Amino acid sequence: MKEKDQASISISTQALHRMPYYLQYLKKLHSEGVEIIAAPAIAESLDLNEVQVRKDFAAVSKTKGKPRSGFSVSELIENMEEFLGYRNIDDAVLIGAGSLGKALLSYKGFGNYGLNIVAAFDTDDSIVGSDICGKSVLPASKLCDICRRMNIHIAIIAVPADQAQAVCDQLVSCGILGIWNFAPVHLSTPENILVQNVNMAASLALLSKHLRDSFSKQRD
Amino acid sequence: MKEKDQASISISTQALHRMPYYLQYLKKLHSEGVEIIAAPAIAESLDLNEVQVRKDFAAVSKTKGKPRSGFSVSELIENMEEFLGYRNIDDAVLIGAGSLGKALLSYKGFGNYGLNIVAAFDTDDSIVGSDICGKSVLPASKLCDICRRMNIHIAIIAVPADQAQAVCDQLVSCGILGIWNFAPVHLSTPENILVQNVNMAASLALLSKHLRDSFSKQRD
DNA sequence: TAGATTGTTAATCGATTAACAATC
DNA sequence: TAGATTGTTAATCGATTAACAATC
Repeated sequence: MKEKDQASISISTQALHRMPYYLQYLKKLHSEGVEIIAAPAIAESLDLNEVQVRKDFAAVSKTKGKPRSGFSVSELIENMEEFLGYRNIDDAVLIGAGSLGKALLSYKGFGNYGLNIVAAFDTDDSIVGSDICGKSVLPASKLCDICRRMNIHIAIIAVPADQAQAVCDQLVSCGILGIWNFAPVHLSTPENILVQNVNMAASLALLSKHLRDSFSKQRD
Repeated sequence: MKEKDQASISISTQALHRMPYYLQYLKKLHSEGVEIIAAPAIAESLDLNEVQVRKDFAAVSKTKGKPRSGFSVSELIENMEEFLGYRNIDDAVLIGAGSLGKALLSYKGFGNYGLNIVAAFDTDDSIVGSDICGKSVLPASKLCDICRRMNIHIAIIAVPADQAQAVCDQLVSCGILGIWNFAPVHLSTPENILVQNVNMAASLALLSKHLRDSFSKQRD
């Protein structure tokens, strides 16, 4: 209805998912001292279409490319990080400090993506009170209190499937708005809650299916 | 050119990714004793479109639904598992037994998806020779030997970014055809090699971006 | 200048949703 | 039978790719 402002130039979901890969690659170039890069070169390196690369850049970057030379690597990085929100930190809580939970806690890279896991929560008394990579494991009873007090809106569910819905309901009641769900169940939530499901086993299984299919195709 | 056989009824990438979720839900229904389910009910439960559900089922299932009642839960499960290849086991190797590698090794669920991690490989002498959840951690020098002897075609890369390409090259030379890559770098491979990239931090960051965006939208 | 690269408009491709006849 | 559900064809929506004028 009103004229388009910067934020409303829509970007496709798929393009959004490509951004972290661009960023990864651009940072590598930057560390190697490359200052200017052309879309066709990036497309070649990342196995993408060059027009797609240019369109993706146009969607997130305020600074334009220069005909004959290309884009400024550092400006692209800056614009992309700004766009993706890597420049201001979001806090999150983790529920379930099993092996997956531990792996997530010990992952050092979240900071680069503007994320910080504040603490983990678990019901197992044998690990409650301990520290994992500098993050404390707190009793589940403190979950709501912490979320509210620290104004946290993102939670990671890494509990067994049969506990996930109950944890989810509790999180919603504590003001959590976005949930990264590793439990293999569909969570029922109010409309305004964002749930992103991750199923590692399924993702690996799809790779193996692709492989089998392309194999049998070759035999035709 | 020739008439379409069963295998060539193409299925969309997106539909393929929905399959594990259907399967998850159908199995839950099955365990609760539900024998017949209608597409609209599934769509409602999983927040999907009912026509989409029917189309997805048609793409993978030999048995049709019955007007007025719906689909047989157990037949759907059977057909889907068959289609996804969960009924014959694929072996895989894991490279890098750090915290992520350990979490993957300790995950018990891969078997349900037709997958088996045969062994882990690492260069760190302090963990080589140990066992993690019943899987041995072997020295990297044995990688090629094992892959060839056991005829393994799938590998999981869970090593630091700066080692990933070297590991990848080695894997390709050992006959690996599909790679599940957790290292935050783009891997260069020959055309016939399938690489599936997983970037956990990026995926969480996108959730947080969505959240911020939908928040600022509400304020308009 | 000539030529490589840019940004944008149009065409194509793919996936979802709507419409509707067929069925139990 | 009436009505809910099915499967399929057509319409819509969204994303990618091709074509091309503008630029340095």
